[in-house]
Amino acid sequence: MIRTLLVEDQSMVLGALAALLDIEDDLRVVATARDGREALVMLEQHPVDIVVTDIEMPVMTGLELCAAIGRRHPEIRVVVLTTFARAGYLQRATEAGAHAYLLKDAPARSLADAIRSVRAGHRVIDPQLAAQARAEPDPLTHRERQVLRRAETGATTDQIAQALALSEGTVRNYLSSAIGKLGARNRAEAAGRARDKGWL
Amino acid sequence: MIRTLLVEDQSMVLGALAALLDIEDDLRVVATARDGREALVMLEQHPVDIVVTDIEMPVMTGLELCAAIGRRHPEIRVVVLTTFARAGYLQRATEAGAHAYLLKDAPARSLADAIRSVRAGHRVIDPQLAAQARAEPDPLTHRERQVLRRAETGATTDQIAQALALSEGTVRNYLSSAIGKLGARNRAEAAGRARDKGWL
DNA sequence: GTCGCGACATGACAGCTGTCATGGTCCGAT
DNA sequence: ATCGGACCATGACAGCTGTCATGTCGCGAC
Repeated sequence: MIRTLLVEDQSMVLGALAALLDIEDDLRVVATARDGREALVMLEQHPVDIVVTDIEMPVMTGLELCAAIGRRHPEIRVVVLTTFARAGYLQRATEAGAHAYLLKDAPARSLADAIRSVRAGHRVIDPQLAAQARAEPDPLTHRERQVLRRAETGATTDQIAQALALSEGTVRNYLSSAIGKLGARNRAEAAGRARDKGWL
Repeated sequence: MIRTLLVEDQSMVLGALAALLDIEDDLRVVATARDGREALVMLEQHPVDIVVTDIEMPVMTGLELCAAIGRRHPEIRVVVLTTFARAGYLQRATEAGAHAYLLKDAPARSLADAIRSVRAGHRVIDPQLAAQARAEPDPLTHRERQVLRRAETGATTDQIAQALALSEGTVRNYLSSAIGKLGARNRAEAAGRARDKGWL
């Protein structure tokens, strides 16, 4: 019996995924959580073999949870289940120690299959996405990412400068560099491309 | 036995929702579809009482599907199931003839409950979201929405002008007007606010 | 010790953005 | 017939954006 913790911030999707897995004879959803922090609490209370987690959640993201599990419960394996086929997310999931990276776009039965594979010691990662992640590493520096993230929301260069304790000219330099690296024509386009690739 | 068609572009979520509903004795998922167009084909082949549909799907959105069902199958009732608590989406769902507007953030069992309520002739819409939709109608004109949508992707005013067969000055006027209506400081912020409210 | 990169900064300049004033046309409501 | 709003346009101007040159500092690799 593979004991599984499900982590997903949308209650209905969480309940539905639990219903999907409960159909399987050899799998049992022993607990659920709506964010990474709640998940860590559940792990203190329930013996678990596999954690299935979404990425984008409030309080604590799935990737932060994955890293924390790697530190505190190295015997537990993590399946990341997300909407986004983004190489950058896969890079970060892999770095965080994930054993599988699954898309919600995959057939329903692939979730149970992936859980069994991971339990048996395999990694489950789409080879095409893995190749893309290798072919195109994140070109942004830490600061470029930070200023681009704020620019994406419409913050002006002056606002970004104040928020990050930088001069306005420095912010413009970072933005200009990021725009160039992404082959964009302005900050909006650059942010869109970075987000699409999971670099933001 | 309430016969239900499920429409959702993510296969795994589709399968999970089907598993969730199949637990109920009085509900049956008679077909599934991954976009609006496929759904209409299913409706020609299966007698259905209720359609449960996501909004954001390729090929044909859930709202377009809803409008088409209202025209072609007025006896079928539509439950919109979405991630977004956006008053603008609710407005458009209501205009398209939806009988329920549910969030994926609601408890899992509320989906079956909503299907039963709608089957019994009731509407299921969060009163708070409904009030918000009434209190804050979409302030954007059609053209303002069009130029803002393109600006959101990083298109320059010149590009938008060419794409929409307008002069650049006209585009700037529309953008400026939209920015003012949304109380934003630039196009990026305006687009973010409009999108958050479901007006884009 | 040297080199390269990231981080940070200043300054200059061209071009884009956003605002504003002004004005015309079309169409539906009154 | 009149009015108001949406749509469309031109022009002027202030300020923001993006590029580029130049430079310093810290740090890790060699």
